[in-house]
Amino acid sequence: MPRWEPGAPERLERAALELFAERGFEQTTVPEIAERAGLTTRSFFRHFADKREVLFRGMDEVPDRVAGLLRDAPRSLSVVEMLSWGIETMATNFFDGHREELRARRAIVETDPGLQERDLRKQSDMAEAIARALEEDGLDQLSATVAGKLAITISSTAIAHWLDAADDRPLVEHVKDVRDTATDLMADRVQRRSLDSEPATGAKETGPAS
Amino acid sequence: MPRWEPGAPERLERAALELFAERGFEQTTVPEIAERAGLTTRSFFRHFADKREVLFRGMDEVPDRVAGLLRDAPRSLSVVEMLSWGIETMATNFFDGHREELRARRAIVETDPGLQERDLRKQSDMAEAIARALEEDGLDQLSATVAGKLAITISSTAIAHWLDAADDRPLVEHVKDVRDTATDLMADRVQRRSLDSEPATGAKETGPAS
DNA sequence: GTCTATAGTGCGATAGAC
DNA sequence: GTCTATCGCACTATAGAC
Repeated sequence: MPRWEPGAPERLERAALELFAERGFEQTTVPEIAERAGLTTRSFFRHFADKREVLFRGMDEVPDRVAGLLRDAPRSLSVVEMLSWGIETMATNFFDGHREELRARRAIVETDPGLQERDLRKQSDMAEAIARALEEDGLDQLSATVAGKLAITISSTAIAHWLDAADDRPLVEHVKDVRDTATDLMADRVQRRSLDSEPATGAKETGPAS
Repeated sequence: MPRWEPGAPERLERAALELFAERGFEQTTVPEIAERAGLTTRSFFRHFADKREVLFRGMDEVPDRVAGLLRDAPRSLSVVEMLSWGIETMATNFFDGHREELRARRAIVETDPGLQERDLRKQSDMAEAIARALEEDGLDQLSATVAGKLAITISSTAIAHWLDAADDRPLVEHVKDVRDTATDLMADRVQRRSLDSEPATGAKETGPAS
């Protein structure tokens, strides 16, 4: 029989999410979170490097897992195919079915600039991990770096639209929209002033539901 | 005759840069910065929202200025052309000739995760400003968002390589390299395992010097 | 300009699991 | 005995309130 209740990080996260939702991120103190979780302030900081990290529990492993995923990808795929494959795998394994939790989490993140910064760093770390995996795969350093950032641009934009959407289009559909949009842009197929004529080209953010 | 020496923000920035270089960012306290600048701690926080901001002095205006720049761009340009034009304008007006200062600043930013987060937020704000300018220009919201992020991906990657480079290739050349790399990637022209055959395609990070 | 709350760190003590 | 997770306390610096 353990001396303490197990699952301290989970309890701290739960308590923090509740309190942040009740009175806001900066109106909540770490001692309050710790108390609700049945722990002390000192223990909070043993599990989380700082107050912000409690909103990103478990996300530290994600970059490595994604990198591993990419290393296991079929070797015949092009870079775009492989990244699309990786994003779709992430979408079905980590995002589908958790839209409400993710919305709640994002609602909190949006209230605080410091949390947004932390979120951006997680995205940047992910881009780096992807880039390193591609480099190990033989891609030159510049292409790998750009590909990592493009992958994050596409997936984060798709996730944002998926969370905003009123309908139930799956995340993967949003990913396709954003990838097409990026492709058209980089291929220089998008003219400005699309109000004057046709809506430019390719993807719109609210395409036909399928 | 002024009651105090003018240019308080500049003096604070200078003092901070000196101290950060001497003993590191986190080993330097705000009172120390203020003292070297001949001011009080309170005055430091009247000019800078927090300790990190002193490394980004004057960058708050940049997004608006860039957005204005884009609104003045020739209306005949495509989105990519306009963004390239904007990035080139920024390169010549804000970056060329300041490489050593920028290197020193970046060296400090790289030592501290908090500073990196702040840097990422500045980039994100810039992407948002570009997106809004493009939207005002009639581009749909999704394309504008993606275009803003692509512009930041290209310019920030180019700046990083420009700062790393041992030679004196102008920033604009690096921008071209990165843009070509991104174009090739999104056009799906990049195969993996380029070690086995030719170095994939298009741009390399160290192309011929002109 | 002073005063204070809160974040975050360092260190020693504790006690169950093994 | 060692390892690990906790507590508790003292302490500093940031940042905001007054």
